[in-house]
Amino acid sequence: MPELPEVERATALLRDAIVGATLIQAEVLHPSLKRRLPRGALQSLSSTRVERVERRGKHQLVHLGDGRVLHVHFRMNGDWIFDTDDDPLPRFARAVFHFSNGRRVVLEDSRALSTIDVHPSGSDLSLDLGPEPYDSALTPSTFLAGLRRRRTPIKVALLDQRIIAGLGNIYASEALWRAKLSPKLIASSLTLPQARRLLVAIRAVIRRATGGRYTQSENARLDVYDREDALCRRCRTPIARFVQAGRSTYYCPYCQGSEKSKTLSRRPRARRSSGRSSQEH
DNA sequence: GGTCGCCTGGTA
DNA sequence: TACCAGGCGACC
Repeated sequence: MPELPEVERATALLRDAIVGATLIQAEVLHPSLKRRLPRGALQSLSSTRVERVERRGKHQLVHLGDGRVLHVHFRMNGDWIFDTDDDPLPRFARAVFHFSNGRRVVLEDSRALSTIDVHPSGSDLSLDLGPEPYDSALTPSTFLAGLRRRRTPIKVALLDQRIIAGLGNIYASEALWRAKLSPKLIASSLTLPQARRLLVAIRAVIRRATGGRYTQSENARLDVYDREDALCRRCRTPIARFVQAGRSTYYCPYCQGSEKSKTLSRRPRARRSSGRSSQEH
């Protein structure tokens, strides 16, 4: 459940469940996590109190009373299950945390790609992340400045967490569709109006998904992702799929522009009308 | 820059 | 049985 809105939700639930509680015992069940977390490190977590829980991009940081930080990343499939010791373990339980308040927090992850690390007290957690989508310091011009340095297609640049933290493969396609920009556009060739449009679209896509998982819930309906050959909701052109940097990209070949003139880092042609003008933060 | 590996499950 | 998958770091 990996994009920002889902991680935000998971972090909030985690915060509610464990802040102020003491970690009684931590165990990891999957070999890849055991490789990552030596037994001593795990045992040393016992009896530590949870001071606060923080999200940065798609990372979750659990700050412990002794200054150490439990650092969790869900990658593709991770999620928290909140239950108690009386419950049977979920099928794909990969790590289990028992707390003094009776809560049990289980990392469930069918693909077992999630990571957990323990950072020593005082270590600097430079996660190398760009601004959050709603960061007020992120403006069309700072966004554009970030893009200017990148010669990759814009879709690939959007997945780079150093430009904006939290966007993933689904919302990158969704935001580009909403902004009517070709995923093949070279990032450094965007104009300021295009960057503005894209930023508005990113925020709209994130906000629409907030609180809901995008595989469900009406407000999180997807417009292009996983809709190959289905008709574009704007212009009824079949949605196309292709691969960029090893990941599927979905887009409307018609209303997301003719790639040719724009991808060869030439000046884009006159803009289409941007259609939408909802408030942004 | 692009590709691969990490892991395993769901689906065609 | 083969392919695909919401991420990301290591590698060329």
